[in-house]
Amino acid sequence: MEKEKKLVEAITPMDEDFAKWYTDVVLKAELCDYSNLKGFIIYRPYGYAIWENIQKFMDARFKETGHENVCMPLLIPESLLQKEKDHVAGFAPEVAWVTQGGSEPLTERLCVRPTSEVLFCEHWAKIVQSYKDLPLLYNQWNSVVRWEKTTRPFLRGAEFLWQEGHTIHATKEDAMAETIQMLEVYVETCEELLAIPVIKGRKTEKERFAGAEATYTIESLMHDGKALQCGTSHYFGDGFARVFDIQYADKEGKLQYVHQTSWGLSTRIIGALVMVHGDDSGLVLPPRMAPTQVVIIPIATHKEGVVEKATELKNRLNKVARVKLDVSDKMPGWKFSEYEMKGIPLRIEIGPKDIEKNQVVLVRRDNREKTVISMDELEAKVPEMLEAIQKDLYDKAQKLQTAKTTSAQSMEELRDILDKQAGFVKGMWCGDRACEDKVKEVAAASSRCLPFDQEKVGETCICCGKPTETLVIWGRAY
RNA sequence: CGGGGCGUGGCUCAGCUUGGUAGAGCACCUGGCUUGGGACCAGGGGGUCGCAGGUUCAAAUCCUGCCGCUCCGACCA
Repeated sequence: MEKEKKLVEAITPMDEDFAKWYTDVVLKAELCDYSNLKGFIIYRPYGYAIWENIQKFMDARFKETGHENVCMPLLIPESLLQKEKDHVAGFAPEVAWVTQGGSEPLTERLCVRPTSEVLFCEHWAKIVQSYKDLPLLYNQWNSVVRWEKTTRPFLRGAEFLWQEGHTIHATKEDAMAETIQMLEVYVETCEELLAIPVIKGRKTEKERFAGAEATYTIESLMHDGKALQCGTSHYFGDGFARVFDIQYADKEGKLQYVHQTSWGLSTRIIGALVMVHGDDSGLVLPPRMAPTQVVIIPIATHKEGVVEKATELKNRLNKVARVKLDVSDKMPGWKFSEYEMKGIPLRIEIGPKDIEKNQVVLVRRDNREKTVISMDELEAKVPEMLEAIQKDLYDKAQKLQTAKTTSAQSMEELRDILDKQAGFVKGMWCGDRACEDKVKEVAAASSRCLPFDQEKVGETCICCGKPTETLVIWGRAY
């Protein structure tokens, strides 16, 4: 370890500079690269493969729950965007505009979609007639543009990849059930696939989506104690339906407005993945979503039989895992570091000594634990160990979250806690926007959510001292 | 959008103060040798010095503007 001096393009240690560490990891693990336009990143093959695995998992669940994929236009006429005033007010500051087509100025500006609510609304108004047409359960995989001032790879880009689900329902109850159902799909994606424990809750009025009646969120905690919103699901009521006149005839033939939802999860989750599981050697990927789960490193490739044996192992393992064999003439130590940087969950070393003893060496990425097993038990042990890593990563993240979750009785206490150690802080809140603003001002913390699992950590609002029953999770967020 | 730092082969940087033939290490290519935590030897290729103007006989170096990255604040997925 110590001789990784100047020869090695080292990653900045987390404790030294977390932000630098993050940037080093995403670049050196080859997840992305900067383009020559601020805020627009290049998703490199490895980074995109991660996104594809997340897509695959979620898309299957969207289909299982009855959703259909569609594709809406990239550009939105200004007049259309401006129909819903809360919505446009929320997005206006970060919209990119197209003002010219070819060499001719346009008569109306076109907005590059920051999200597609209005496009869906306009379309639905045309096609919905009867209660028999409902519900419509749509999703689209695309990218959106929001002209952000401060950008960071994955965490905040001017353009980012995501999915946006949009649905309309006959009743309020159906729409609300959909909102929660899709939030649960996000929970499953984070916890089952990505091994990221999350807290489910509702956003305060201040934090909710522009134009929504209610926004639900899942929040996770990064290694530096900052919170990150992993996905949101919105209930719109019939607000947009009234503006866009989306009506259907019910069984009695009476016209009714539809009830609407939307929900999104973006490539920002890749940032979460990096910051939840990564360490000073680089990325650490949960096996279930890792593009490559096992890398085989042959030792002394020039010796007879080594490459052949390694290839044989790869062919056998192909049936139970996603495997890569590296026969390049790089030094073994170089390969170890390289694949650790890329977070590949399990490494297999196979050299002349192992072949002699009919064994292989397995090394876990998450804890570097070495295990020597007989070659005969390869197909049995490898998937077992991958699942163990998956579980351990989740448990470790859960432990960190628990350790960094505290509670406060006052704004001052909240501030002192966060100044000392960032994390989730539970604190009671009266429900008043003014108090939320004050907390932001005094403690530099935002309300992450009103968790579904409510509890009483105090009797009174941490700001104004009024008696209250409502618990908020506070934190400093990305 | 305000404040700081930075921009020179693919990467990390030196050179800039005091203008005068573009450098090093790593990476890359060829050959040899080596392989259980980022080897070694020999030979080789590669740079409009972020972009655009200006000053000058002469600009990586001085001046102006712009672009980008990054960190810290305000705004947001």
